[in-house]
Amino acid sequence: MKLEHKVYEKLLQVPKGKVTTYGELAKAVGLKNGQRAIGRMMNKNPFPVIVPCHRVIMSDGKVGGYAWGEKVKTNMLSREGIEIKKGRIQNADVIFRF
DNA sequence: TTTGCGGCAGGCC
DNA sequence: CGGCCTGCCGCAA
Repeated sequence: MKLEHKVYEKLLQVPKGKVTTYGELAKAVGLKNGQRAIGRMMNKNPFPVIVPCHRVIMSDGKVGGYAWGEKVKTNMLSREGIEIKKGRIQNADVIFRF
């Protein structure tokens, strides 16, 4: 099982309306400081529609980047009921922890 | 608040 | 086969 696949599975555990962070995801698969690696995996995500890579944000609450554009990412999150202001998550209680 | 450097899997050379 | 480069971050200064 490749690491990236483990990451995708973890990501699938995140329920609609919730999000997680690159750091949490990294630890969840056994990496301590692999946040950037996680981001790269998401960017090269072979299943962009199956894997909700838009539900992953930065630890400081900012939405972060997105292969299809941050605007798209922000819209999708809004559609799921997540409040975003200036690319920043408003209520931290929507953050899902493993 | 902004800037810079660290750490990591994958893919390319 | 080994090493270099990239990329949706994180955190300390």
